[in-house]
Amino acid sequence: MTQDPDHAVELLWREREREPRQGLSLDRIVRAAVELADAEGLAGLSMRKVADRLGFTTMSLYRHVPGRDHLVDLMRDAVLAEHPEPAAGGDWRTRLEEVARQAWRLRGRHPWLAEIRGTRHVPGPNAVARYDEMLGALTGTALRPSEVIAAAGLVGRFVDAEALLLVETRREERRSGVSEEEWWGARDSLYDRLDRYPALSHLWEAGGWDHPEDSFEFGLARLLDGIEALIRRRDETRDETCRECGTRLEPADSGRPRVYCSRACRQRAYRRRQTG
Amino acid sequence: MTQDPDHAVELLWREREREPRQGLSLDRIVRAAVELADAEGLAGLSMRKVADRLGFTTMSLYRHVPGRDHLVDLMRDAVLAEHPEPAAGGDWRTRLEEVARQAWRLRGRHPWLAEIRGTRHVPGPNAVARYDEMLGALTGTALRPSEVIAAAGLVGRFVDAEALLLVETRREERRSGVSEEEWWGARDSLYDRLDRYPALSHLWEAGGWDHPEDSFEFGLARLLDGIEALIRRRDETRDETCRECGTRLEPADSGRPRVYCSRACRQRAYRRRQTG
DNA sequence: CCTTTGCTGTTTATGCCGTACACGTAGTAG
DNA sequence: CTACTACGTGTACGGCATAAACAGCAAAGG
Repeated sequence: MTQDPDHAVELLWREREREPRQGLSLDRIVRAAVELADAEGLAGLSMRKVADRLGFTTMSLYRHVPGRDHLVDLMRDAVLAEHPEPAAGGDWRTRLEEVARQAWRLRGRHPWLAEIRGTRHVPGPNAVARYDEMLGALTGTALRPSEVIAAAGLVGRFVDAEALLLVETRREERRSGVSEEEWWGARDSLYDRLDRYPALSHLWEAGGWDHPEDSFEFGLARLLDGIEALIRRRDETRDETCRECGTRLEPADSGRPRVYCSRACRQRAYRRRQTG
Repeated sequence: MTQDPDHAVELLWREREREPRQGLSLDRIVRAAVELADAEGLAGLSMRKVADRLGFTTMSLYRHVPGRDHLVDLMRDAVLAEHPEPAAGGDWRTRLEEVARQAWRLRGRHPWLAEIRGTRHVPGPNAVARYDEMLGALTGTALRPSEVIAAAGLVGRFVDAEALLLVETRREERRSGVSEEEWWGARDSLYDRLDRYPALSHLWEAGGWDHPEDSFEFGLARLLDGIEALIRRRDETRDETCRECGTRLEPADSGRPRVYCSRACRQRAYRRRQTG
């Protein structure tokens, strides 16, 4: 019974019901779970602890939530509702950067977001909204549709990976009372053996580890640069690809340059202009 | 007792001893654990199962290995010994790309590598060798030392993130017998609600999901492009930064252009030329 | 009115997990 | 021979998710 994605869809997209005066409810469970995960991370989130926090037995939760996995899905969509600032206008780069930074900040507040694993999480309305914002930042560009999607996924995964790194170090630091720097500084028995690695030694002597780059800032800048390079390349050949689906255009028979690859694409574009 | 990093260093960097004719040994345990993790993933790796596979009791393992975490460290360094092809010559980009692809292929053979979490894993000799290769690909460039390190980390984390994605989908597909495509294709109850997300709908109608990009290839290309852009920028200002530590140079008093920012840096460079 | 039905929370139990601890046993150095 | 060490074992504890049967209660139907 742990596997009913359609049930998950219903829970995620359900209308918010009013809370009962007493007793459990889905929203109360989700809120308690979010608090717990904020404090102890996703690994520290257990059905027992959530139930304890609410003053009920463990199994009582299962009357409202199909299981732990679904609970995490619900938690995700709950916190993804925060900060609904509408995306500002501007060129694609500033917009995409802003969306990435918002995702980053959100993971600062709820680090467990980056710890969620698995590829079959049904998105709720807020997850889709965030995704749409990211896609929206890139849709105006010369990128092909599949490239827009790939780029959004790339940036999203980057943010998660960096956030994961950060939360892991932070939690370990809090747990052990030893900072990352102190811990690695005490690994003399390791450093004694690193002489015969040339690049490592060179960088060490050059002070490469003295003032490390901010890995989120550095990575984000490289990523945006990389996407920009592709967009520039696509811009150069923009007139040779279908404006709707991005496939390469056959050379036009007549003198007039073609814009769409097929009647279907032209009509799709036209219809959208009417409705949107 | 589970926390003794120096003990981990000793185990990882120990000389390989000859195997006993019978009974357990560290290497036998590590090999069995690798086989198990290859088949069932890191989550499916348990001390019980490793012991069963070897025909011993669970607790016998603890005579040779401090605990599960250390075992994983040992497994990592064991498989990182595979493929010791020396890095080929060439420009930085082809070298870095090749290192990334080797890491990618290795994670194809041992998907659990990407599942390892935590930031305080002591590297063994092979882990350091792989890291040194990646750093080495970038040391010839105009990047500053800290940027070389950041770029290597970025590429490394990218490979891990993509590998993690892949292994998660694959495992889920095998476990459930339903392919990712089929599973998402069956989520009609979800798609019914996605009309009011403009970018998403647009891309959907434009066929963006029909022929998706290969996310590893796409991401790697963008990343390399992004790093290339930075290198080009640094190349332009190469003569204005210290050749040793990369900080900006004060304008020279005399007419002759400066090369190093300080006597210390000049001496470091000189000494390295003598020894290396 | 009483009874039936369904919702909610509880109790108990199963099968995983890592590993602490006390115990045997066999080989070896003194 | 003895004491010591290395190695393997058995038992036990506390943690986890969750299946299954059960109890109370409120609304619905007769």
